[in-house]
Amino acid sequence: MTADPLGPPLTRRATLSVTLNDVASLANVSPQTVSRAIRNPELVSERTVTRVQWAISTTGYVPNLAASNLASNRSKTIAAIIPTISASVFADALHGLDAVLTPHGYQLFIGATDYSIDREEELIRAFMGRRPDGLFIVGTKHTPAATLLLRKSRIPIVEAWNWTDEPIDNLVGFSNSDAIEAIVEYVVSKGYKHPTFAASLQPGDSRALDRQESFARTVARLLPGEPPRVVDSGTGVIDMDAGVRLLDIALKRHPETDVLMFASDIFAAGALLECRRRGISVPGDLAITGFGDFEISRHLLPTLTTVAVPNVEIGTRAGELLIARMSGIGEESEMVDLGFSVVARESA
Amino acid sequence: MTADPLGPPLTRRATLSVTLNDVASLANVSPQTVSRAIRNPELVSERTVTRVQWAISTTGYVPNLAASNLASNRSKTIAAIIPTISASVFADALHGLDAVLTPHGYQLFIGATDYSIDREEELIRAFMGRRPDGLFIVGTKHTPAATLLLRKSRIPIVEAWNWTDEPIDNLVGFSNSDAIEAIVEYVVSKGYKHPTFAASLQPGDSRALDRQESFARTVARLLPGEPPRVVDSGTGVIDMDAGVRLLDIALKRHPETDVLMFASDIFAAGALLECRRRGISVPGDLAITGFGDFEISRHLLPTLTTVAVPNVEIGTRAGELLIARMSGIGEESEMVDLGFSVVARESA
DNA sequence: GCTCGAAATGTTAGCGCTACTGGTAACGCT
DNA sequence: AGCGTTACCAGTAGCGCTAACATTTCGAGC
Repeated sequence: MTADPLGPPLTRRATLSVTLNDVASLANVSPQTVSRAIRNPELVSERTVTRVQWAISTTGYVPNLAASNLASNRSKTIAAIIPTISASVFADALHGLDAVLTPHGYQLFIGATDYSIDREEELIRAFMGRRPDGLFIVGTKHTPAATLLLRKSRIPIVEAWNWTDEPIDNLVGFSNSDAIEAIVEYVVSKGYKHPTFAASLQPGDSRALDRQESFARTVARLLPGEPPRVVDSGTGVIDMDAGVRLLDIALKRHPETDVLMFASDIFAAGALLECRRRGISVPGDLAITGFGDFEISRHLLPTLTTVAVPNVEIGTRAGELLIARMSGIGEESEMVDLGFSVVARESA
Repeated sequence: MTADPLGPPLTRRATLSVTLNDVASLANVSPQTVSRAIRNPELVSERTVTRVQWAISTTGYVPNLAASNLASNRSKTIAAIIPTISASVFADALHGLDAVLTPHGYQLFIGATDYSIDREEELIRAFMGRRPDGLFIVGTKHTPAATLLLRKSRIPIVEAWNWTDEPIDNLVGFSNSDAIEAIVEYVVSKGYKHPTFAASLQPGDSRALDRQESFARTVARLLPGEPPRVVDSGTGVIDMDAGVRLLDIALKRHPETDVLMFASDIFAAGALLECRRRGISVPGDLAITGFGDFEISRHLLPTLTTVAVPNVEIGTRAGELLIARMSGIGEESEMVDLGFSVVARESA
């Protein structure tokens, strides 16, 4: 028996949900017209748009963007790759990015590398499978394979935060080295002679490395003969506990320190509060500086001298660049230096 | 002339990128075998897998997940809807969620509602178009239309943070009202008689409202005759400046206050630092409590009495629930109460 | 009424992938 | 030899949508 007595073969399992065709037949128009009524209503007569909208709401239709993506080759999606979600600086940047993209109908895919460029490469690979229309990525140091993937991708890319002279495409950021240089210059101008830099260097965090090297260079230039004192908690964790630990190490190893310069306000805040607890007067016995100008810094007692960095603006500028490129307005890669500013307060 | 002298009509613009078919013909197997070699290598002979992998890397093939999604009706995507990205509590939860999902190959779509349930509905609608395999959403209060969309979605959903007796599907959180009740009980047990609650109530933030109502109930129960003093900065912004403002209002309007109970550690930290600046002794002149047990709270001087809340764990538990449901293990909706704990420190 | 061009709508053919079905080679068993 | 079983692979038919082209409708102008 080759004939099939059981009727037509089972079709594959469909999604069971309302499709464009259902809407079209209810509205008595072609599927194409429904598609147009949704995406370019100005091309469709008002009467038809109304009828289609009625059909959409009575059926509860929700367009399947995967199908749209496949057919149109545009995903209305932006991939964002950051070191970690739970660091406020990156969260702020994402917030800025999201605020710019949302009105244009773009949605954000977010991935965290945990400061590993290998993990970053994996993420890029996975994200490319979703065919984003644009990509935002923190940092300019990638694996060779990742760089290649990005170059070949033919989508607009914004590298953010770090400065470099050879971005893959667009760049939005500021110079970490210049920022450190500026605050070292500031403390030296205030008469401090024995600065110590305190950071938590984690393999892969090139921004932290930049800052440390810049510190050494600037000290060598401004305070000849002075050794470039650096303390490092080594774990890569950025929290107040680490700040306390760094304070301990610095006091023990470099008791001559007159200004302790932290690579993050978080460290500085932890250390400053600990100083008060121990009765170390700030800036009398020891001056302290931070980096980032977090909100806490202007509330601390004494208020914290630090460097303000344009977190949110990095996100918004990046978003604007992406939007411009995706709508075909800008063609050229841009490099945007958003700068920084030394915020002189009481702690140094 | 109806015949076309220009040769075959232009075909639609293809993606120009390497497809499964290219890989298949290079490896001399069928497209289906390539697909299997990627997703279920154990079904394919070792020799073939090797050949396919070679073909993939020489062509630089990156699978198009939109096509995969369309064909398989699974997106390997989770939608996460939170009030705002730049609040550390939600960032922590996302971090936990991401950590659980990544190893299973799921990617996170993130959207911020800015505490508006109308914006939330829009977001849900937009996200449903991507056909996520699961959804994580902060809060249990939604618009009727949003609730309907979620119920009809036929994907596992986790509502988080708030407690409710009627979740849409799964629930992971703790009771805000119980937490406030507990810390009010704590301060009353410590002998304080005139508590004032300080919050920043923003329309739509039902969690804040829960806390405030719970405060009033508990005061009425434990301190009969005592009015439920509440101050509200009204802006909805949660930062240290707002904490200072709340302190001002409370001191002016309710000078009899002996313990000022803030709805967030952020407020409490701002107020506590301001007290020291003004020479108000804490807890001598005024006791202070917070909510959230942020890192700063144990570093402040005096350390802050507060309520610890399981931010990261909310994310991880939600992720585990989603994974279980998506792999078809669990069928039942679950309600997970992660609890909280009063952290007694020096400030009250 | 007729022509003509613009506006509105319809038709066709995929986008790149996977579910499903079925086929073939290799091997063991009676 | 004949049969069934297992392991592997190929062919086919879409998933739901949109690009590209084709066709119809309609109003303006003569």
